[in-house]
Amino acid sequence: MTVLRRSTHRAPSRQLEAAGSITRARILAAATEVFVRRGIEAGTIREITKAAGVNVAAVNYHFGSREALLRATLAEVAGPMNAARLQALDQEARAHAPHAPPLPAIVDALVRPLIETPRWQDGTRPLIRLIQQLRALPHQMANQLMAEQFDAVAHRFIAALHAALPHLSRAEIVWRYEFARGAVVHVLVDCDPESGRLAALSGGACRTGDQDELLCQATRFVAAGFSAPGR
Amino acid sequence: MTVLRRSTHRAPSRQLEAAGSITRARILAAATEVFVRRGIEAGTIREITKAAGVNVAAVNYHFGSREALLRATLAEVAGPMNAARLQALDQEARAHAPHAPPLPAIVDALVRPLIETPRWQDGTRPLIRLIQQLRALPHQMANQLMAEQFDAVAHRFIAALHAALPHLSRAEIVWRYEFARGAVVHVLVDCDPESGRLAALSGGACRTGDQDELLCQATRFVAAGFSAPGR
DNA sequence: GTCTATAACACGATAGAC
DNA sequence: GTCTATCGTGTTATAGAC
Repeated sequence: MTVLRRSTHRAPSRQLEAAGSITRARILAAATEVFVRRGIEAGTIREITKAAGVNVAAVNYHFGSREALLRATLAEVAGPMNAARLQALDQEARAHAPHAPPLPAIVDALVRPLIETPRWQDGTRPLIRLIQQLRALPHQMANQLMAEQFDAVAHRFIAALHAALPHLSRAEIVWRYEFARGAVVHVLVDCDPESGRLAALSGGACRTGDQDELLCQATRFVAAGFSAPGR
Repeated sequence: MTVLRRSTHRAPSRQLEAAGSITRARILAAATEVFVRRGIEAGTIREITKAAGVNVAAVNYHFGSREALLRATLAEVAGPMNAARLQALDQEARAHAPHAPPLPAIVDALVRPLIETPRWQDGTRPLIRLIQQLRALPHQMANQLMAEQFDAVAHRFIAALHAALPHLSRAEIVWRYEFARGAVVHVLVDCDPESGRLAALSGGACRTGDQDELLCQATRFVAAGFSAPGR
């Protein structure tokens, strides 16, 4: 709840975002844990500060509000993954210059960093859980947070895909880009120990903990989808 | 929030689930509206009863608890869609007997009812929004609600797909079944007016309100993914 | 069956001492 | 920078009148 609650927060009067504080770092780590395990809406400032071993008032002192803390949490988790994607795409572009990178290289640059995003000991990928939750929340704020983190990368990849598949219209590229993202994120959620859906449906036949298997299955499905005939 | 809140509900002592009540029906309709627009966690009993024009206490009288109301809401929205899927699959099975239905027929039976699920005037598909939210909630209850509604259908379709694609292992069928579901649900969320992400990414080039276009794009991507070479 | 009123509790944010 | 205490507001669920 209460992401939506009419905030009574007026104007953050102290120095916010001073990234040096040890307390700040502890809050950020605890917030990731709580938002993932308990849910973005259900996780409370009180839980977070308790898990971080700091005072209840510290969140508002260091971040200004619960929403600003959520934004910082997402940036910390999604930033490195998107940077890895862009770096991989750039590398492929250099390797194939002056030609455009071929489809399999682009798909790998898009999918691999998502699958190889850090996992906790139990196999949970915190980034995946945050993405899934933010996409489901019917708040404009959630859409905005996602756009802040992912739009730049999306446009880069759509351009690269358009160059690799020039026979498809831009609209068809975008359709398939989102089909591809959905397929991979959905299955990563299913692979999460919290869900276990893929293991349940397959009677344990899908090795959901095997990253190589997952990457192999995902790239094959996605590349085939992109390679479907156009209109 | 408070789906998780430790409930103090003891034992529903009056007749629950007596489906005849007019009040009950009004609550159910209002609950769908509120859970979709405001979110499953954020939507409160007070909002629902206010929208339904009934008393606050009526939810606990007719359903027993907030969670039971959510279960009834999902069943009402997801039930007809899954029935349509099974009916379509049965029809294809009869049409192709004694052979197994071919891949395109199965994909159509799987995807079309999801896309043609009822929409509100603004284009929102309530079922899609409920699915997306339930998949994101980190509660065991949410997983259970999804399994109750979708597991039977999943097993039917996986069996049909296995018959149509006998060169693939059962594990590979399940991987691709979930890739397919994820691709379609993800894009349907993007087509929702609340999100608008597909329209934004494509600069308006994707006609997200055109059901025929959506079905065409989805079945092409999904069928190609299933047709990818096996291991 | 439907209402009002309330119990019992949780929340985010902040004032103000240290 | 960190604490305690508190304000104002929200929640589910239920007791008891009608």
